[in-house]
Amino acid sequence: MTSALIADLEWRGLIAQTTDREALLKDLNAGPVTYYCGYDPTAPSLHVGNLVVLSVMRRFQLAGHKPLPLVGGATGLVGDPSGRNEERSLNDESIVEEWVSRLRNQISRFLDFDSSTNGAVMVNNLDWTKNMSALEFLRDVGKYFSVNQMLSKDSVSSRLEAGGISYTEFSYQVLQGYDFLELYRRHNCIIQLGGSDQWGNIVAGLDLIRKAEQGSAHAFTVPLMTKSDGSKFGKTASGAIWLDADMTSPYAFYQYWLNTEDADVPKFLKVFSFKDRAEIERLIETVQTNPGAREAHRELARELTTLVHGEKEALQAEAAGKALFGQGELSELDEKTLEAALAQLPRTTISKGESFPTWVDLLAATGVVDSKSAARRIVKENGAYLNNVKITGEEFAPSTDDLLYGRFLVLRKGKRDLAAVELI
RNA sequence: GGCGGGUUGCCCGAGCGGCCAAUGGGAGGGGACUGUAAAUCCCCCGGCUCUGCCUUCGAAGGUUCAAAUCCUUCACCCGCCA
Repeated sequence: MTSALIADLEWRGLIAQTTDREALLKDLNAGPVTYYCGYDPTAPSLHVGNLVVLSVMRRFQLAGHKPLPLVGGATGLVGDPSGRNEERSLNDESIVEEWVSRLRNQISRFLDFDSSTNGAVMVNNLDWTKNMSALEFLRDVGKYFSVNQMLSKDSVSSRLEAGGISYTEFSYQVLQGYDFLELYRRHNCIIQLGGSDQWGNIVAGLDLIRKAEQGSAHAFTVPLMTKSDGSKFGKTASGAIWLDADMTSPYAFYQYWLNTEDADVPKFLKVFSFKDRAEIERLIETVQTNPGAREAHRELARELTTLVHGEKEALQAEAAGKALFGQGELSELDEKTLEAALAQLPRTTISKGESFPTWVDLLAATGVVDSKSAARRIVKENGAYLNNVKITGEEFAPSTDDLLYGRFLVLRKGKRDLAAVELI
């Protein structure tokens, strides 16, 4: 028995592990099923690392199944020990609440909530845990869990070796297991998706469903994304690439994908792109036949930026990149294009009438570098540009003549790090 | 509870009274080569009002002309014994 969805996911390298594959296929082929995937509010935004599972969630929905995206209003208060070698510090309830609502918006972009047949339903595990008493929890849920099994979970045993784990985090798998049971009861949800590090937590839910309801459900995990050079996917020097436009601008987001190493492009296309197999294979070929054009990189960047930030933002990000990296003179850009491009960059302002600060001070003010020393170093090392023209001398300061359209300056550090200055 | 070892810059890790803003590696940054790629090579890599000054070596005190280095107390980690 086969399923087009599973076959496609397999080809894309998106299946790390599943429970009984035959049973899973049988259920998927029998008609639309309900599945869920949870996100804990551990930060104000999701990041590109979360994109892998988010896109798989989307693929399941496109195949006709019904998604229950879950935000961990409760689990976020407790802290998942998976993949961590030390205890998390607890976040304030009000902060977690705020993060929950942000996550909700971000997740929403990937799913269709309006379909009458398989529209997504957002759930929050705080809804069924908030009013539960500790005694209820211990008697109704805890009783089904064997400490022996809990201890053998990777997330727990590795922590025991690494120095210990609190009772709070130890209990995490019980909470997540209970989520699955609750969704099984309320929505007949029978599949949980997650990253491969979630296997133990997902299985905890399957066991609970079996014991409490004599029901059967499935676990589906997605591989951890890696890069060919061994560095961590989704991180840059300046930190994670966030999905929140205020934390990572659409321009920076677009640039992140555009700068993907050639070696990673085929994998990224398969994992992230919703184009069909033939088109992806064609794009992969262009990386071989005409690498300089970077057509595949552009497609990847455009598609993902559109998905995460919307078409308008994506087009702007793309246009900004083209404008700022173009061979032509910056002054040849029309004012509107320039303004739109600069709006996406880290920026600082200077007031009319004030004397111009030095290039070093301006760059430091945009936040592109951490200190003035760093900015000075850039000048010393010949990586400092004003309006795409190299400048020398730490004391160099722009003048009125350098202003584009009387109000803009474009600072560049090195080959591709841009920042904007506006006179106001 | 006892004995011993440890805590150094983003990470790992040398230093064990002055020559220490502190060896080395990794990460990161700039340059060259390119394609806003990778690999490679060269350079840089605490901060500042920058030929000098200021702040760092778990925390707080102390000894000394001088401490990351010695002493005291505290915190945390890791071994061995109970």
